[in-house]
Amino acid sequence: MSVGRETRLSAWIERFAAHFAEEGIPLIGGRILGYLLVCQPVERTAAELSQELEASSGSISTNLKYLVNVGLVTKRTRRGRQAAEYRINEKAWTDFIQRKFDAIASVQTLTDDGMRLLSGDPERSMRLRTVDKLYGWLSEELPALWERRPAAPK
Amino acid sequence: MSVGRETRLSAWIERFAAHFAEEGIPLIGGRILGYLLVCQPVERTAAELSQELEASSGSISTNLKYLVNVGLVTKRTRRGRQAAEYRINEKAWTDFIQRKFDAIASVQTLTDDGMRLLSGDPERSMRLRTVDKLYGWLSEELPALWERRPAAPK
DNA sequence: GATCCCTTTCGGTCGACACTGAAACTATCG
DNA sequence: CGATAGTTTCAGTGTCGACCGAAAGGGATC
Repeated sequence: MSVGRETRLSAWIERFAAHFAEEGIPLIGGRILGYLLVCQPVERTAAELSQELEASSGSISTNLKYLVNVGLVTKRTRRGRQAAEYRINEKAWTDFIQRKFDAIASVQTLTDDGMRLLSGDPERSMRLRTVDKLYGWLSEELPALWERRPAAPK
Repeated sequence: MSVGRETRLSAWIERFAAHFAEEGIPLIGGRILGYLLVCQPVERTAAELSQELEASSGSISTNLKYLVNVGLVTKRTRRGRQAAEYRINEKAWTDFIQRKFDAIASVQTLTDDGMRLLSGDPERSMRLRTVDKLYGWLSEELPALWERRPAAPK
């Protein structure tokens, strides 16, 4: 007997969360992301997420705040509804990746400063130069690559 | 009265270590990296690093092991010398970055699996599709970009 | 204004991990 | 085969952060 689609989806959500946990996103935050990517209907309240993901209301609140803050999740309040509704903001995923690229490219300022401190000592700055060159190249190419990214569909 | 070059270099090392601490590398590991990038002479023993960075021998040992393991530092032993000498392996920095790229591209397999689970339900898979497309593009472009990376000198 | 429902805040617990320093281990030299 | 110099292992400590659940906070309806 085969397992149902929903069961497999929740296993998928767990894998999804595990991946982002390695990148420093709290497990529950990752679960929220994965869940909001595939749930039907697309909008959920904090209470529903708490029940569905078996996490405390506090954890859900903290993580939603974080996710809304970085833009990956959107909060919507409606008149006549006490509960706010949350949904994935899949278009913000590009910003999420861009921040990663920026983090990589930002090392270049660091290596650059180091090179300045060692100026006039070519012998000693050889090692740093190799690293600086690499990051210099990256901080040229990554933004250029990013320009060519495909437009998100409406 | 201006501060000496060595003083400014140790401040730089601290900034360097702080950056990589945000990426999950232990502070002492980052200090070792920064220090080995600019020290003169280029090779140091564990004992010297311990003294210079004011870290316990245990921490130095653990972190050197880790850094040697990921290839960023090279260990050299010599006959007639009881102390091993460590030096930066600046050429391995490319692998270090490539691992980051691989981590990003690997999400594509995840989103892909998710898409398969939702196959036959285009309505529901819309959100995931947007993310999947983005990672699909990245896992095409990042390796291609990497091919064009400048060769390390010597 | 009172009640209800949902969300956020907050104190507390738990586990993970960086770090330390001493003890065990290894290799070199006399 | 000591003696010595250096490195690694390991148990213990402290810190940090994720998570929980209860209490406080804030709207909405009556």
